[in-house]
Amino acid sequence: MCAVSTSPGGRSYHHGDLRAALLDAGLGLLDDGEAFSLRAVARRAGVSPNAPYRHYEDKDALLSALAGRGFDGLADRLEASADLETMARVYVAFALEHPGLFRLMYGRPTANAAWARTAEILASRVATPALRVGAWALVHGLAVLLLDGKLECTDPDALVRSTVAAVLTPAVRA
Amino acid sequence: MCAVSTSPGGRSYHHGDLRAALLDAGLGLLDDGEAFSLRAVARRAGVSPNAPYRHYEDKDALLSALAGRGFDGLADRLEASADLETMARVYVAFALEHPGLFRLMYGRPTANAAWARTAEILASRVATPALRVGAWALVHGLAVLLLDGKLECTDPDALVRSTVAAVLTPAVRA
DNA sequence: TCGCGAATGTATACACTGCGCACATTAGGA
DNA sequence: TCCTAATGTGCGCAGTGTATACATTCGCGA
Repeated sequence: MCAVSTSPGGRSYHHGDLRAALLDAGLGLLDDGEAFSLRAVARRAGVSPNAPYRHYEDKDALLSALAGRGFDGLADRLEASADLETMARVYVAFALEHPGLFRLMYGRPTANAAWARTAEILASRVATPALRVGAWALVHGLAVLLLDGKLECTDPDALVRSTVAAVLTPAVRA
Repeated sequence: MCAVSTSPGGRSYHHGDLRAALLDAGLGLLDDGEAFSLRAVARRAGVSPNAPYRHYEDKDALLSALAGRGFDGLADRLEASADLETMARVYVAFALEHPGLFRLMYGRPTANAAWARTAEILASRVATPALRVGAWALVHGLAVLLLDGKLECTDPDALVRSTVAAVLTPAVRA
């Protein structure tokens, strides 16, 4: 009782911007490799287990929002890349920096705007359709295999460079 | 009471070969796209929720066994493939036929024998290390992107062929 | 044939999850 | 100032993984 409503320091009944806080908390869980549960997200945000439902229909909706945010971040980085090799390195680096998020992004049937933007950027840098698919598959495959620990590798960045040089560059030139 | 123990028709207290039945049930769940839970596996095998623990340490152990079986099947098919293009098509076809199993196989930190065999077969068909990684990443990327619905595609097999032709063939020749 | 120990399944129980429903608290406009 | 909608909380249910105690049955030696 007597919780000060307008005070900035003390926790008041209403959070203020729980929607954003939930996204941050969710991202935190993913990046820390902890088990992702709605309750854990709520705990991180310092709120009751059911509070998230005021902002997201269900767990899946929160996950989709997180995936969207992830694609946005990835698209930003890709857009700032000068050439194909840089894009490849940035793509893989993103995956390795945010394994949980990256897996989430691709592990669900999403058709949101951020995803479309990412695909568009990827497509805009390669001429022919077959090469488009090939370049993307190559880089995505590298990222996924590295994430899953299927490639013994001490220097992922170097691996990306050499693979791109061995496979992608000759193909583009052909 | 009075359950006939040796009768083949009537269910007896002991299952007979629950270990194998659990694998089959698990594979069935994965292939049918149903939610995978130990209890669901037990239900499919017509056995109590905790019976599986007599044969597998925990859920993870069952999943690992299933993944191992999956890699065995994949390795068999790859081994029977004559050339690189065929291997690529077989790899992707396997993934599309058994989405749940394929995701399981790669979605866990496994180091079992079946996996090693698969990797060896993959490696044995390509000369240089960079090409090895590249070929595998390309094909794996195709499989994963197709599974995740990130490639609009009516004929996956044709997509694999054209991508291999556009990317892999020039690289091998170079 | 008997009987006993080991193997195998079952029953019960607990903590945790996603989520539906009723309720409490609060903010902001009339 | 009061009323209403927005936002959080509490409680409850079904389903999950798993530990523990118990029941049933098989196989083997006497």
